[in-house]
Amino acid sequence: MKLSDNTLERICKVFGYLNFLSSKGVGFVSSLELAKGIGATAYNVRKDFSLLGVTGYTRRGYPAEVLKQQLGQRLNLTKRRKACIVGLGRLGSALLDYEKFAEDGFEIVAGFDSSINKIERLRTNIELYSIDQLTKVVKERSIDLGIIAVPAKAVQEVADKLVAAGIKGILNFSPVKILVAKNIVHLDMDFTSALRFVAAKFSLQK
Amino acid sequence: MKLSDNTLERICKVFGYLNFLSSKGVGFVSSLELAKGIGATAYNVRKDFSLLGVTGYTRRGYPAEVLKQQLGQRLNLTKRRKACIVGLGRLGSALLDYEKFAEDGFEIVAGFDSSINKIERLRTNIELYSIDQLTKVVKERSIDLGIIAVPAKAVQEVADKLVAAGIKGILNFSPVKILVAKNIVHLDMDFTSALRFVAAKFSLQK
DNA sequence: CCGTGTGAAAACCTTCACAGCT
DNA sequence: AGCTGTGAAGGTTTTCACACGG
Repeated sequence: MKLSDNTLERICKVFGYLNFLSSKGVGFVSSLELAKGIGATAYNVRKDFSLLGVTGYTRRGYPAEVLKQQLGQRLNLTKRRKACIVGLGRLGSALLDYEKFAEDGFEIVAGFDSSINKIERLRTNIELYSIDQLTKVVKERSIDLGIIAVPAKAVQEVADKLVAAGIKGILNFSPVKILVAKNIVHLDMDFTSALRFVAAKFSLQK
Repeated sequence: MKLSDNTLERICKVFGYLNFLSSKGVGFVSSLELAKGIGATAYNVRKDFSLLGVTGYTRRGYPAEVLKQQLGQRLNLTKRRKACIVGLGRLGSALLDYEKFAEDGFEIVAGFDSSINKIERLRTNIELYSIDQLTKVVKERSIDLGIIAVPAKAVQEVADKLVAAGIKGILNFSPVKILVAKNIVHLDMDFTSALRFVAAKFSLQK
């Protein structure tokens, strides 16, 4: 099954929104409500579901719990995934105990940093290692996902190490784009570019 | 001038890449190099420039410094912008001293939190306030941009306060989508959705 | 009646091809 | 020769319209 990035992104958001609705005990939900919840159109949501072969009920919408399961199954989101964080500066250590990851089936199982001092100072129940041990730990613990939060100059080296260790996906929080083999999924989350985008957009829109 | 979000996003990335090239003292840069630097195609970059009326030189490419200025001018990125951060938990306080913002012309001038204790404990040279003072401070200091890093249940309330105080753009780091008037530019950066996207994508792509 | 499911139309974006310049 | 600039082609995504079903 081939889905566009846009579709995938929307479905991921819908999944998150369903987690939220779950906690409120919602029974059925319409494509329009979902669309509002994620910032898309109802057409869009229905078309996405249609591509995935997920169906609802006329006049009532989609049963929230069942929908969540179906989407989770289609996108392999039911399986728990192990992730690690590389770079334990301010941002990296904030991510270390970002509770939302766990609620969503992502388990941060390791943190890496080049500074031993930093590792020793941090109090957490996640195991911390020197970056020299990255390859070994990622392999041994079969970690799927790598989260990069190191300074710009170290980013590419870290990405290479992660890939060599067999990581499958990377979330890159640095402002530098990484170069990896095409089969390694990666997403760059550059805060500065994002702020720039917001600033540029509002100054153009008048 | 109306630019698509895709174009705008690419140009913002190019701008960031030019900052990087600047530090290396690069003279001319080709559309292909820029494309590689941001993860796009050369056609794409050239078309974007064409839409902006930015031109280069045959056989040599674009003069890096001039290009940066031209793009900055077109997107109003030369002007320094004031921003504030609402929510000073782990993430918010990491963002408080994220140096990259400053390097790019964004000045974090204030931080807000509902907990007075937290404010008193933080050591920083950015002024910190109780969230009750948000409206007043944002107005008085003419802050353009708001960065939201509060817990999910407070997000919408904070967004509403920011908008009421006259903010123009919002960068939302919470996992909850915010609802604001159409003329307020906002971008949601949901870490969990991003991780989910990466995980889903690699498990589909085989 | 009201919301889904989906083929078809429209809008949008990217890629291509090639003319033009140095 | 080598890289830009851009109209046109090609491809993809979104929107629309409407049949269908409870």
